[in-house]
Amino acid sequence: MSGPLPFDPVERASDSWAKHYPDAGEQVYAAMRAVTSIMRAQQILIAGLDAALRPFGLTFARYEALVLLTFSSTGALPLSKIGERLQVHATSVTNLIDRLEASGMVRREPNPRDGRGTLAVLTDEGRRIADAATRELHKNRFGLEGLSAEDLDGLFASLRRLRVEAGDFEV
Amino acid sequence: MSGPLPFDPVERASDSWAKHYPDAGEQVYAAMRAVTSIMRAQQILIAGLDAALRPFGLTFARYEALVLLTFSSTGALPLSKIGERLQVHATSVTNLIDRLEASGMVRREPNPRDGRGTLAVLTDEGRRIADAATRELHKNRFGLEGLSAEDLDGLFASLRRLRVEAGDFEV
DNA sequence: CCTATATCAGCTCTACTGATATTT
DNA sequence: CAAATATCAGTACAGCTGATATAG
Repeated sequence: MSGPLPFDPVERASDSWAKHYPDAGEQVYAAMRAVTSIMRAQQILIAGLDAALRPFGLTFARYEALVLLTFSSTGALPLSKIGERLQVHATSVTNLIDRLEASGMVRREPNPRDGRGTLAVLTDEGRRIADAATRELHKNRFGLEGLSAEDLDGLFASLRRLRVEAGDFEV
Repeated sequence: MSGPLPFDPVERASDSWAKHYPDAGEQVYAAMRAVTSIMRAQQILIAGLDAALRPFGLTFARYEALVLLTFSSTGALPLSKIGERLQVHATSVTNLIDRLEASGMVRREPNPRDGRGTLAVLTDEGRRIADAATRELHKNRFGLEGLSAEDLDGLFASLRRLRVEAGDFEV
């Protein structure tokens, strides 16, 4: 593919924005830089994470669900709880658990406390793979090894405000 | 769907991480918080942007390509240049331009300077829609109206380092 | 001859809508 | 009965691989 550009494409776009929309204001240009940076960062990170997880038969989305199960005391969670914690739709949870079940990392069981519900239950194989995958992702800090502690904490703090405003959780 | 959680799911996950991987180190937990925050932020933002752009017959990806065209002096760019600037694969550019062409916002022309190449040429309708869509997105600063100037600049600066490390461009 | 441009077929994955059976 | 849980069918989209035709 083509090599690195000799300039920052986000900065270049910001300059064009200021030229074509001179009345928008600096806050709008700053927001444009931030939103395009977040989009590109997500793309870079997901590509790296999915590549690292492929040998384990996982994607990052499946890995997140699997790890959530390893963190529960019984290794089992209702599908509804998984969707709530990972902030994904019920249909997406069904899809994620379908795939984890197909690869033998999870099995479904009826929820004994709620006849409507289903539990995703971690298998021994699932726990083994989750641990191995986690050790692998720790090696380069999920793809963020190049960032300082200040960068990481700043990202978390700023994006936390965004998540609060979006209604993910209450302060 | 279900309402807001009474706690921050990212913070909760970070606590679980520290408990189950006590030897990983604070930098790893900070990276985990940052990476999951970026993933969730991207999901929140893209949902808001796509919803705002739907009335214009655009997705954010198509909008980015369209705006890039409005910023070029002639309203036309080789497809290769579009892919380079937006950091997307050649096949994705073909797909984006296919859709913009189908909705009459862009037309294809052979590149007079390179017989191998194709130009995406902005139509009058495309320029009109791009401007209207931009005015709409400016209203809430692309979904980031809740963040301060410091938040926005910090996000850009930190994620810029990530993009440099990924080889997007050279410093 | 090798490289670059663009397209095409085909695949994976996530996200979403709308409908449905079951249970609380 | 109304609400919650989970599933299913179907759609849209982005991202990628591998192959191909054309031209520099």
